[in-house]
Amino acid sequence: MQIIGKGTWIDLVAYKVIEREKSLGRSLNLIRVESGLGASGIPHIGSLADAARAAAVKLALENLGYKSEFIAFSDDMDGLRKVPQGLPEWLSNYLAYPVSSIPDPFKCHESYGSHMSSMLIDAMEKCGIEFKFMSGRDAYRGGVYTKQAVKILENWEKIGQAIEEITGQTKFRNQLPYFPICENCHRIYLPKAISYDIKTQKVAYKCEGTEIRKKFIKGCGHEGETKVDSDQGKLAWKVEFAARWASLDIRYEAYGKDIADSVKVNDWVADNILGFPHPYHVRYEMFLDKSGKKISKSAGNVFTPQMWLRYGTPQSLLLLLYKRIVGTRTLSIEDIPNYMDEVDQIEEIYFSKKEPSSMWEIKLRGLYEYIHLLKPPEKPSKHIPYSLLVQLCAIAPEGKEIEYVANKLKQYGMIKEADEIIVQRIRLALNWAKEMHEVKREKIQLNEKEKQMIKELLNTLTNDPKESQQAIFQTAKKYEVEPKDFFKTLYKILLGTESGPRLGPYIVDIGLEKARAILMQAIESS
RNA sequence: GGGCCUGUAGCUCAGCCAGGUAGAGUAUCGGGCUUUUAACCCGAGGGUCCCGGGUCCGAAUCCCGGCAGGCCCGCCA
Repeated sequence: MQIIGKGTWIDLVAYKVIEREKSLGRSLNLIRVESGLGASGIPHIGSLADAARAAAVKLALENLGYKSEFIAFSDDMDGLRKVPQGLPEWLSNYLAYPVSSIPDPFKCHESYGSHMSSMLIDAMEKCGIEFKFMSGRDAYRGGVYTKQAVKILENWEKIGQAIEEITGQTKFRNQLPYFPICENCHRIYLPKAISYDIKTQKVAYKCEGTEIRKKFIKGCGHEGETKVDSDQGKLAWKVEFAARWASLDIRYEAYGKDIADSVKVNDWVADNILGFPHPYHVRYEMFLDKSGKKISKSAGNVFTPQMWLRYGTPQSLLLLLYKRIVGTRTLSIEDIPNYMDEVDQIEEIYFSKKEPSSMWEIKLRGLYEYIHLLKPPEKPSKHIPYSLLVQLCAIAPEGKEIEYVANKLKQYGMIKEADEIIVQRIRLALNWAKEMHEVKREKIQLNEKEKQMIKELLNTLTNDPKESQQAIFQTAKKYEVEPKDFFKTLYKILLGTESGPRLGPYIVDIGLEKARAILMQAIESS
């Protein structure tokens, strides 16, 4: 069998793009791919998926021998339609304002939209994804779309009819597919675009108001005109992609099923009005939140790339996004440890000397290269199960967690020295242990005998790990209690678990005084 | 009304998009290591791959028809 590129779905998509371009007879000198960056809310994993996958297709195209470019396009002309959960209430005063003209609630960027795009860009950069950034506002201001916008507005009646045929939406039968920004109240969507003057290239509008998310927002009543080559208005989504594709010569763009209808219309417009064969598409399913447990607290149910990167490596995140594109992905923060371990598994396969024996192995090796953006490391790293790291971090004495865990790993013979990669892994696991690994520390009821035993133990514990371990055994024997049970009691007090590390060394690790204090308190409070 | 996804071990799921011996984690049971554990290592049991048809030398995988659950769109963008 002929294997395409690295054998993954990404390569298959790239191959299909190329084949399609060949059959269209278009130039293959530069194959441009695009992804939109939402700028109206906090970017979630799905937003990153769109961008990261487009970036991967670009790499696949290059790998197959073609020049390619990936454009990350910020939709910052969109109006704010809803104040996202967790953001300040005053933003509701800016409903229907273009996100690029709303102040940044976090006060670190020039606008709300720019802040949101930056969060996604930050995630992309952390993953090592390269891209060329473009802003919608800049594109309109610079007249990038003018030629296409003019064609669209000249044909608005034909397009309105097509929109009705394709989607059933009749709105654009009596309204231009263009949203001016009201020069009086500075809001978008509210002004209704009434007519287009071919000679002056101006759109006449009246700020009537519109329904956004089931609520009618009243316009200011202003009547005015907007020039299409300005940034004082934008094309409606139903036609804007088409203008963008034709203007920027985009050959591939994926889309989520939520905007499937818009894409259908845009394809029609590109093909039939603009004379630009629409880009090749892949439709993907949404990412669904599974639990939202911890997530909801901080940022209102949004699962952001930044959250993932708090506990997992960029490679684990890219693995999630690149593993497959078909099917709904339900995802939960709880999946991170699995993906961390899976990266190690495929790394092993990648570095295995054996010839790959199946398509399956070829795919996994390819996948490994993609999660490193086709620049895989030269040597494998040490593989330590994430759960082990978490376990160790959970019991590590506060303040010296990293040394403690690194030392344990050395004792276990898993590493010789803790290098940068190991330390970084420990940091991630430590975040997990502290924030996700909930330890239910029940209040412990100690009986008189147990109290007596612990009191006695307090006097025999020393700074020597072996002696302390011995002391626990001797105390148990003296009181004719199974050592196992006594250990259990001590674990509950010290760690909130029924089991844990060898106690003698652990007591020395956390400090004899501190251990004594915790045990004392347990006696007193029960 | 239109479109899409999912259904695989007790549980959570991978494998399906490029057909080639049914997989992992977890739970259960047994063994090893550890001066109690945990962790780790070895092993075992556990399957109508939702149902029915079709294509094929060969189907969990591709096609058609059901059943069940879920998601998206329906005059916002």
